[in-house]
This record gives sequence, C-alpha cells and structure tokens, in this order.
Amino acid sequence: MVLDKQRLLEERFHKGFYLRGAEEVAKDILGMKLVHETPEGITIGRIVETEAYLGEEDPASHAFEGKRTERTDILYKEGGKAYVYLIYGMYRCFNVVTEEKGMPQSVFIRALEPVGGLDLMKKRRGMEKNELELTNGPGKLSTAMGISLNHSGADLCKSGLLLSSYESKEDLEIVSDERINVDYAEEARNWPLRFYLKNNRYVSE
DNA sequence: CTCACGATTAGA
DNA sequence: CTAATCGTGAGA
Repeated sequence: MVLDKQRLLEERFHKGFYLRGAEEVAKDILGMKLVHETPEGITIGRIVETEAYLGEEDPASHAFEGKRTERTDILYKEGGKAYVYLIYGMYRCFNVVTEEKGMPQSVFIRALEPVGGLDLMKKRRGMEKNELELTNGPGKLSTAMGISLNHSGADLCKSGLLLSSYESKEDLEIVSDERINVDYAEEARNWPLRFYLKNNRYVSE
C-alpha cells in the first residue's frame, strides 16, 4: 500500500472536530480520507463530495422540526458518530453526525475517490467495475467501503471506521451547489449545501 | 399488524 | 426512462 496505515489511523479526527456546524464540517472534510478497517482488509477513499443537513430547521433533514425516531435518534447525540440508513430497500447512505448533543446536524458523504484497498472495493461492488464507478455515489461508496446498517452509531473517534487528515491537502477548490434529490424539501431544495471538489472525476452524476 | 415510501442505482 | 427491494414509521 502506498499510504502508511499507522499514520492514517493516528491522524484521525477527534471529537472536537465534529462538534461544529454541518456546513463547516462538510467543507472541511473534502479532500480528507474515509477509512474502514475490517477483518477483510482496509479500504480508503478521499472525500470529494458532501452535503450538509442542518437538522430541525432544515426541511430536507430527517430531523426536521425535531422529528425523532429510533432510526434518527443517533442524530441527536454528540457529533463524531456515523448515521447510516437504508434507502430504496437496497442501498445504504453514510452520514457523519456533527454538532453538540441535542443538535441533529449531519454531513452526507456523496462520493469518494478510491485511494486504498481497491481490490476489496471491487470484490464488494462486483468485479469488472470501472475504478471511476467504484465510489462515485452514496450507495456505491457504502458498498465499496463495507458500511452496513450496523455501523449506524459507530464512533468515528474510536472504531475502525474513521476520517483522517493524513496526506490530505487543505487548500482545495470547492464548488457549492444545491443538494441532490431533495425536491420534497420545499424552500430548502435550493439551499447551496452540496459541496464538491472542482473538476474531480469521482463526483457523482 | 399493515403498507407506502425513499438523501439510489443499474440497466433497458 | 423505470424497476428493484426492504427497513422504517405512521396509522389502524
């Protein structure tokens, strides 16, 4: 592997990083690494596309108006945890919970650039997959990274699932735009809460 | 208990 | 363009 695994794990983000607004975190994690270490092996992706969900005041959020269910309970906990849910009966969406306890904000990870463990990603996604299509969408990256519903609630500061700043550039060109597939969100459908790296080939769509 | 639905994807 | 597929949550 090209990357130094120990440093990747050592340079993970700690609690404080996540205890901020989702919009800030969504921009700050662009270019950073998402890492998942499992018995099967380790997979690493560079985060290239995110969306911020602002919680109670955001009609697109699962926590809009303080809505709270068993599934979304995790959003109300202290930031730094994973929020994973099933979509369309077959794909999983991976989110990072942010903000202090009681503020249900989160960052939805929409696309990664595969960096490590490509063989394992291909194995999980079905062989003969083009490298460009391995992680260029929320459902695709969850499958490639081995993220399941059981990971909802996982502590990104302690478990094998984490975000790391190792070998990540800080000064990147970020584009902001409207979020994808939130037509149900009334006025919030146009809020510019989607962020991605300019000209990156792994951004979804 | 029933049942409609979704922060998507692959394939026609 | 549409079908696939099932955990979730609102309502009976």
